[in-house]
Amino acid sequence: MIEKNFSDLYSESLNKMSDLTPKQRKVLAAALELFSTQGFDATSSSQIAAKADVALGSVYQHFPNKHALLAAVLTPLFGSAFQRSISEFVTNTLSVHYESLDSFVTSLLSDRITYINNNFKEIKIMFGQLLTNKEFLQLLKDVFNHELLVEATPTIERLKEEGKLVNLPNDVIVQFFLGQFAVYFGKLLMEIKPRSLDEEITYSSKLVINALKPR
Amino acid sequence: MIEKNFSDLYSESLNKMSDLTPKQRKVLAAALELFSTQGFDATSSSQIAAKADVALGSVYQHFPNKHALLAAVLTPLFGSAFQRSISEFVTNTLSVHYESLDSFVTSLLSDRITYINNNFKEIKIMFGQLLTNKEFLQLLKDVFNHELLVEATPTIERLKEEGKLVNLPNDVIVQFFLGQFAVYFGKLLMEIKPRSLDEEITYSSKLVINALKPR
Amino acid sequence: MIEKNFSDLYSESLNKMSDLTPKQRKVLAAALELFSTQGFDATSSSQIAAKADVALGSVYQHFPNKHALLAAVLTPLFGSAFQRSISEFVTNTLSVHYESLDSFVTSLLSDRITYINNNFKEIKIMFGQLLTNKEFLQLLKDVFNHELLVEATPTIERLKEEGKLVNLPNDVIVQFFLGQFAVYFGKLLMEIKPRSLDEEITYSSKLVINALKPR
Amino acid sequence: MIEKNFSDLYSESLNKMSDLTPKQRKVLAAALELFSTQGFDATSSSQIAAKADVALGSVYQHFPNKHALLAAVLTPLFGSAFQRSISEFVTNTLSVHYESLDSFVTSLLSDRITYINNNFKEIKIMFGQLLTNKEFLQLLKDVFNHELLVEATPTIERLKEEGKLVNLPNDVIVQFFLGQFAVYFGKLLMEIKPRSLDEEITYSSKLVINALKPR
DNA sequence: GATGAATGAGATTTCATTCAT
DNA sequence: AATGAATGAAATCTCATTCAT
Repeated sequence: MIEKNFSDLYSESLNKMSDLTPKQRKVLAAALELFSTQGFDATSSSQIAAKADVALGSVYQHFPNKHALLAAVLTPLFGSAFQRSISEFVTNTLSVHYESLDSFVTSLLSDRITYINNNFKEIKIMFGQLLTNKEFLQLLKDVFNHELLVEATPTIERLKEEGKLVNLPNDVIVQFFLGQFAVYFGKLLMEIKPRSLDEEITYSSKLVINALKPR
Repeated sequence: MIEKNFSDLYSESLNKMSDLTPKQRKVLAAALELFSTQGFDATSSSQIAAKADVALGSVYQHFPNKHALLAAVLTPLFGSAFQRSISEFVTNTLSVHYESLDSFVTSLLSDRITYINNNFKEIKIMFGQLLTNKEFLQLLKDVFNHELLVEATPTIERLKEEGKLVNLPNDVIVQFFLGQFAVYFGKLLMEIKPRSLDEEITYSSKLVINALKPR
Repeated sequence: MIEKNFSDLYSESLNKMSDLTPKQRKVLAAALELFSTQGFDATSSSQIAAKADVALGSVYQHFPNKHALLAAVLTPLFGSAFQRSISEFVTNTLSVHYESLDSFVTSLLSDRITYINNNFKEIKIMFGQLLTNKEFLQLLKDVFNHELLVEATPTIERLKEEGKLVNLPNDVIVQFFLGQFAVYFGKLLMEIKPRSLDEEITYSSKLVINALKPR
Repeated sequence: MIEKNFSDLYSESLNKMSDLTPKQRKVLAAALELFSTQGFDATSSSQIAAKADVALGSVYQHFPNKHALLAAVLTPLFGSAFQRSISEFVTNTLSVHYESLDSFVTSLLSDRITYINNNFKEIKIMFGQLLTNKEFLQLLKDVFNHELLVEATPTIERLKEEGKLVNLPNDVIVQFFLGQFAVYFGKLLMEIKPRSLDEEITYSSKLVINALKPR
């Protein structure tokens, strides 16, 4: 359970991210590595200190407790990378007037699969939290409803009107995309990656385009 | 980390499952509930004892340690339900000579989505383990490679030959299905379930059939 | 710590020794074995039950608790074997009018070394108790003072008067003998037994006779 | 049973002995006292903490577990005092060219009886372990064979050649000495100490010299 | 800021003993 | 008498967190 809510911890940690000493950066890196391989609960402060090659007390110098460290580790996910990149993506990529469904799907999959690739450890940690932490769940639901769905709706609607997109409920379509990301995440998790990133995107695009193209 | 390998624990627990006392069943039920809501690491033996309304020592009467309890809790998943049901499914459902892609897809989705529905707690626990436990990972990889892929291949090949299935690598097709299950699991996890099970299956089927039908 | 004093436990157990079922005998044998190899504290009731191939509850059927079991195991030492055999020994062997020091020493060493040989496990257990249990200590002190010393004194005095025994304090002489037994016990404990029992006695006798013969 | 072998624990603890905090020294002192009076198994971590006037967790701060604490407590025995003092003794005392058997025996007994006197608690603890711990047994056997026997042999042989020592096997002679130490240890254990240390040595010397002097 | 010894609450596990069958 | 599930007190050990240096 988290005592202080995650959002508060998160904004506090954002502020602190700027003035981190080299030791603190090593602590963060160690925490990221250990949380992602062992899980948050199974990782002890002393393990983090050892991996960071730092005294135990130093772990608590900038981060008041383990949950603050978790928040800091997930900051790139929710801060710079996740939320920001989503709205960036929505404006830069999603909102561009795609002529064809093909280019829309391919650029979307390409963008997100790259994102998953670059933030795999953080996503893994977040998933672990998602399973048991109601607050995280709500956070993600909000992102899904208010960011993803809302921002994606205009493009989806337009493509539907132009007859370029199958006529299914918007949330079904969005979730269908999420399913592709889940597949890719699952493959990274299972350490099955026989194909190149390009091939992954190509195959996935083919299936998605096929699925979404009206007959 | 797990000291004894899970497979051993699992087969031991299978034997014990048959002759469990009522108290031990209560322990198992409590563990299932708590592991699924709080996570394995975050659940203490005394919480389990309290929830099961049993003395602390009784938790350890039939299960030598917490990991054995985890194994016992996941027994229905790997035992009767998971592996058995998969091969049952493969023989009963998958291997039947489907005339059309439609019936193939619909019955498969219907079957697995029902399964996810009925075993949600267990799957959630297992998913949590999957993130940090190499052994579980290997277990699932084996199931994927030896059970799913191998058993599904003949049907997929036949449908391809008959021109009823898009010509993509078999593993890509299988993973595409898994993506649909991931979507459904994610919706349960997020507690988003605005539609009926039938509607879910209908929408999902439409997308999958569209995706897999050759043009 | 022992709640009830050992002497009481011991006399109670003596009574029970007569009407033991076969299972109880197996329990006693298992306890003897385990206490002597692992120590009393390090041996659990369930280990005893397992070794005796008996249900856990059966361990407590005749022996109200672990200490009673200890008392029962040591009964042959204090009961039939130890105290009785000592006074037997004293009357039969020690009190006989030995003509020479030689025959006195040899028969005494022979008798006691055989006794140590036959009761090694029990003696080992008793030693373990001796180190930490004041009551045992007192028991042995009493045996030493009242049995050994008192009973041995007449013979020792007589041999001294006859000029066959060195003129040292009686307790020093008795303790000197005990040192020989300690050596033999130590050799059994260390699992050094390159020589036959006869050789052991012969060498020991030579040294002792030499030591005790007046010059 | 000991998981890690004692020798490793011992060398690890030797390193740690140098930089111990005052609290840790109190822990060691408390452990020594309690192990020697109650036995290792019968002493709990919390008893040690209480006696050392230290928090329970502090017991485990420098000693990972109870066995490491046992090793640390016995360090003076095997380290500075035991092994070192034995070879010191052998070079300083034993190897000196004794003219007479008398001076040889007296200095040897005097040296070792003083040693037993000064390290009684530690020896008592070690003896307790000896009864049930194979590793300790081996350790002592090695000391007996490689240190004692080997180092004592030249002096014994010389005294034999010079006709100053009875012609019995070397190991028998060494063991005979050990028997005297056993007597003295036993007297300390039994809390029988009516005589002064000097008297003890005198009486013991008389017997030993008598025993070993050729006729 | 960095350190690491100290703390004590709490987690896991063990085990002697009881008791209903 | 025999069984073994159940109990709960207590043991060992862990670990987040504090704080003096």
